[in-house]
Amino acid sequence: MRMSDMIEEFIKELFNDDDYVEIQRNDLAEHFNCVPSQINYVISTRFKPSQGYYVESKRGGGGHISIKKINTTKSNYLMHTISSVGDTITSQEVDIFLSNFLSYGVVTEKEAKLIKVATSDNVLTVPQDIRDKLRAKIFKNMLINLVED
Amino acid sequence: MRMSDMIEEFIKELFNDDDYVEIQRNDLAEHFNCVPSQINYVISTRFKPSQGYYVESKRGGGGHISIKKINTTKSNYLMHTISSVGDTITSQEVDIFLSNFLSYGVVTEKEAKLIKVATSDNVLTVPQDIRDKLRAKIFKNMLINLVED
DNA sequence: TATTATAGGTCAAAGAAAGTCAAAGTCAAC
DNA sequence: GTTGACTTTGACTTTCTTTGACCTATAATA
Repeated sequence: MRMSDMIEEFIKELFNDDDYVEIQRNDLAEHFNCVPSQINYVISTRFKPSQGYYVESKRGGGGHISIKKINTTKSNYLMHTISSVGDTITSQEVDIFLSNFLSYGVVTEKEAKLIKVATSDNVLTVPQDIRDKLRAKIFKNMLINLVED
Repeated sequence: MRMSDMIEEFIKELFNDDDYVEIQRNDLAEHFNCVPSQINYVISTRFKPSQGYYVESKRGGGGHISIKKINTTKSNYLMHTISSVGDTITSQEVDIFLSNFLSYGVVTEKEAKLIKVATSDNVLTVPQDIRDKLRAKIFKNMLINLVED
């Protein structure tokens, strides 16, 4: 078995019901008798956002690498919404989406407000015929931004 | 846990409902068994204005360091920006604002991203002559939304 | 007023992690 | 056997923290 696979497995076991782990790069490298950068390799190939993980780190004394499992159902939900929205959308439809998002906890209230504002009729002062198109664009792009995080 | 983190935590506990504390640098250093300048390090990295603190000190006999929580100038800062933005704004100008907001900690990275997306040229596919106007509207309205909180 | 003791301030060096990148190695598929 | 994708390794870089020598300001006191 490849060393990378063992390290990957080891880290995944660390999660152990939790959705968050913190590791020390050098310690882990020592544990596996490999160079520290091997840990970076494992993380960058096995713990990518596209694989459902969010990674942060801090250097210097007491530094560490933290890995968080991201809520994939949330991302899926948003992705699903994005692909279900067509070329146009009304303000009322946006409202319905947002209230669903809120009740499913996939966006925060602040985020919902920001989206509502950026897509409201008051703000989108352009001719009717392009307004709903523009709104759909803004809406979908903002949602894409909330995915994976 | 890093010594700096412990000192930071200790100081934050000192606040205890209040918005003002006074510490003795040498005493605190002795308490944590570290060099006095360590205290300066903690203060300069963890109690910056951008993190909502205002620090003053006095040397000599009876000297001290006082730290005050400043009631986030965040809203003021945003309000000021809103009123300084005219009827139009370019995407580059928005970027500059956002990077300032981030460095002053008045918006989170997520919020900044949402604003950036909603005001980007890619998304605002309307004729040039109204684009910058629309962008200004969206930008200012989103900021208004971040005020008060 | 001049001196001394008592604070706190500054800055750079040393230390402690983690990050990057490219060269070298492995191995399966063709 | 060559190719190409994936892995391993290590030299070098960047970031954050700790430490200590030296500096400055204020108060107390002679």
